[in-house]
Amino acid sequence: MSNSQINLPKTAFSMKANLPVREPEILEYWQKINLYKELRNSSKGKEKFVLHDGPPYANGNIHMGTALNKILKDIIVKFHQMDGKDSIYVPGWDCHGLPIEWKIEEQYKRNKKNKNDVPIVEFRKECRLFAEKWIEVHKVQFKRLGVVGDWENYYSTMSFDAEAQIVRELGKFLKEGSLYRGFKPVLWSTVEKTALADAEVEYQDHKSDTIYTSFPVIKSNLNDLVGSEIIIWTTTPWTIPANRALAYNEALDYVQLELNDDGDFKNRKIIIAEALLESVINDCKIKNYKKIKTFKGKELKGAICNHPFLDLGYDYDIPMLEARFVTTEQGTGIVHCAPSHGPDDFNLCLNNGIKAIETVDGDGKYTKHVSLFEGIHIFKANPIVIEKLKEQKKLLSSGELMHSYPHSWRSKAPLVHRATPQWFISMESHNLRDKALKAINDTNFYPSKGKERLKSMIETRPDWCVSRQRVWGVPLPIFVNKKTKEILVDDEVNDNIASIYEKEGSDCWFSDNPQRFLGNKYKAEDYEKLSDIVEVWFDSGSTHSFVLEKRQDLKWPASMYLEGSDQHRGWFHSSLLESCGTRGRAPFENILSHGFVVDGKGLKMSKSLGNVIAPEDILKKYGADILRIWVASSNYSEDLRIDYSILDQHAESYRKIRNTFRYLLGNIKDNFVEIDFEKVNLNELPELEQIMLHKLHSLNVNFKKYFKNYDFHNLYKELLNFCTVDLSAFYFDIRKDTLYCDHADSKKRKSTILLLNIILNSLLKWFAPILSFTTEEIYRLLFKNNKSIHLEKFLDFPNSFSNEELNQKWLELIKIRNICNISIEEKRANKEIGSSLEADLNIQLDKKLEDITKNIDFSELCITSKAEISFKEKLETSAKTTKARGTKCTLCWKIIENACYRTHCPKKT
RNA sequence: GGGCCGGUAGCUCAGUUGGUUAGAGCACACCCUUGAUAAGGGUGGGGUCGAAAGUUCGAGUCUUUCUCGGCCCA
Repeated sequence: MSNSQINLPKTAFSMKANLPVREPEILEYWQKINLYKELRNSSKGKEKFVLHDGPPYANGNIHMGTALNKILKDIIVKFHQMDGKDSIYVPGWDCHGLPIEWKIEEQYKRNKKNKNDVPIVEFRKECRLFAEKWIEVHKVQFKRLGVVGDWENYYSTMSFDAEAQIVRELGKFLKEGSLYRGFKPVLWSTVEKTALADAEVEYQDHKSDTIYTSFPVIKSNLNDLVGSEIIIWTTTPWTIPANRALAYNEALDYVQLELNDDGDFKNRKIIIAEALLESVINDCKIKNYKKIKTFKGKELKGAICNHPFLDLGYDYDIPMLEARFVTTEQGTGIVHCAPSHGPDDFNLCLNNGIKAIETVDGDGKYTKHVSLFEGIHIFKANPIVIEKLKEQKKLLSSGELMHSYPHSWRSKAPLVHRATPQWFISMESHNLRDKALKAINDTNFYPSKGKERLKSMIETRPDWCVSRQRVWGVPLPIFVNKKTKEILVDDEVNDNIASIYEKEGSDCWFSDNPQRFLGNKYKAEDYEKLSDIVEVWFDSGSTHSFVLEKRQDLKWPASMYLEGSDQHRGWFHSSLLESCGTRGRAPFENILSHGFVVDGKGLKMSKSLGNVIAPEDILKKYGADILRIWVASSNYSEDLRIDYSILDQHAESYRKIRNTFRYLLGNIKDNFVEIDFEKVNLNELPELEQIMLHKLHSLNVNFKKYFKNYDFHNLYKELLNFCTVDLSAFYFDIRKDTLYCDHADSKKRKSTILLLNIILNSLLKWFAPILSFTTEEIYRLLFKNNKSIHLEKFLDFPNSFSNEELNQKWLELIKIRNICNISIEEKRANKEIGSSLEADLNIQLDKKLEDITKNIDFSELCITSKAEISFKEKLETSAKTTKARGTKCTLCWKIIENACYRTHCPKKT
């Protein structure tokens, strides 16, 4: 019997996907038709959905995290587009900053070139070229993922208009008065007279002077402590004159001792951590002492001490502050804090209202703020400090220590933490903190836990330091009056600087005569021009102003910001502060944050573990659609696991989906007919088709619900289950008989074809945002005149498709079907039958089920040759299978005793 | 070290305000099919819900401690 008499599926849609080859062809096609432009034209005037791109740093190849981020953005943008919006995505890049500067310096190092011999402007040009190069690389890599956006008109933080706008934004803070000059310790080389970044620091052994010195307690909740002395240990005696506080840890136990050795400390009481008692005793060579009492660290709360140099004029209070960074590794368990000379000290003091001041100048000499020591170089000060402490009878012990200490990689000189002039945006002066907290409340967070995370950071963060002592960035547009030390605040000057940058970029700040920026109103010789640059978080925090606000095609605020959860402290944070400071509200309506990509075991990817997977490897082996499935199917609110076995499984699912499409296409012979849902006459359809319409309708309800919550992993799972459970193993399997064997004119077959068209259309659209390439491949096969699946909208299913009563009935029928399958399987295991078509079913049902099974052919439902039902009262459903009697119809393969019912069946003739 | 978040079958995920024997798909095993064929169908096995203790008539779900992992901070 030839197959010519039956209708077998036929399609040009191949089973093998070959995505690594096919996808680049589709990319070329999108390029050719200019898909982005087509999208914009097709949705002109529609409500806008603007997903504002958090700019990746233009440096190095993309990794899994970046790929995840971009694909997730693309999926969301495509969903909104197909949902009927004008959904716009403009990619951008973050370009300024130390990592690029450092890369260029590395090149210099390799070529034995000295950075200091190169003019700043020249150096900055190299940084710019470097960033430009990586933007181009990223562009290709992002496009390959299937991400659709305005790649031709991307934004960057180093474009001239961006640099100009950043100046204008700073001008707003300057004018308002919330931008102020303060001091903050940075790693400083007194030889090069410059700040150093962490990356420029080399750790080498260094011999330091060490001292144990004492701070008399003058106030304490524990009365017994007053009159005792807090002992601290330090390797930088020269910072003692800058001491403003002492730090303790409330979790530690402390001990009060009375010393009885002869000498300065005879009969004096000291306080140290109990855990360090032995080490202090040894170090200070204490022989006779008495333990008076021990107490908890929290008892030190609120205590006040005197400075050891009290009698030399250091007559301010030294508060004791609680700090977690205090440990029992070394020292005494109480740490001396000089806010001008250590980051921990600085932060702790800042949080307690003690600001850093300029205690040491750029050359390393004490300033006038340090009485007794003004003009002395800090590296020569240790012996003097030790001498004075001894003189004041505050020196318990002194010595030397070899330890690892930071040095400049260039000059090899030892470094110090030195409070330098910095520019801050106040969190309080103009209620920035309150504004930001309110803005957080007005924002939706996906997942919701992001809200608390951002909120708690804003609640506790100190003022925002926006200055950096580097060269690759937007120069801080500030002039300070040489005589009055007042900051020049004048819109005209600020506008002038901005418009100059707009035309030629900000390099000129470093090369041109300052008079050019000041205009005619002020004299350059009266002002000091700052040489700091703006910290890069201010750059990226301002993107909303030069992208969303400036571009006609976008809108402000953005509909959504979407980044990794680390950006709660990064871009979400800086954008929020910048925008609240300048515009009083957040630049976003929604925030979506995703977790980090980890390996199959949940460990972070690292070279040393050898568990790194690059997007490039996945694209080569599987293709972008598989990677997109991985994104869609993973729960982004937690960390996302990936390894090759996980990808293999998604590739399997992809095959299932692809074959579902292939079955649909094959049976309609690649001839798609658009069905007008309103005109479908439900009553004329068999119940099986009606129930499938109901399933489509209810799936669409869930689809919309999931999409609304950006709950893609459940959405994808539901789509996949529909393909496997409802289509492949149910509808398709049952309807094979009709599709292959019924006459083309038969009503039943036509109904099936109608359904296949509807299902195909539905699946294409549901899957399009995720399987961007595969759905396009199918779309182009079906439509010669339409341009792209991505220009389509989601379908609307009429409520008439929904039929809950029928659904309930069919849930029962499927239960019966499952019982039949078990019965068939028993006979199959016995080798009595093979194919289900060899089975004859005898189904016994409770009488209550008579109604719902009245018009049901169980031989069709269970794909057997015969099925009979009998009813009894109070009966549990059961089925008995026997081997069907008769001969196999050569056409429909059913085993039938008399003749096949099909009119064209050869047995009939 | 601190703050926050998380740990349910081999994998990706469900699991409502505490309430029957913890579910789905995939993977796996076995069988069938050879008219979706490097496809398709059926059946089945598989879980101390990270660990322990507690609250409760009852805990995957609430509390505490521990452990492992991630992010941020130090």
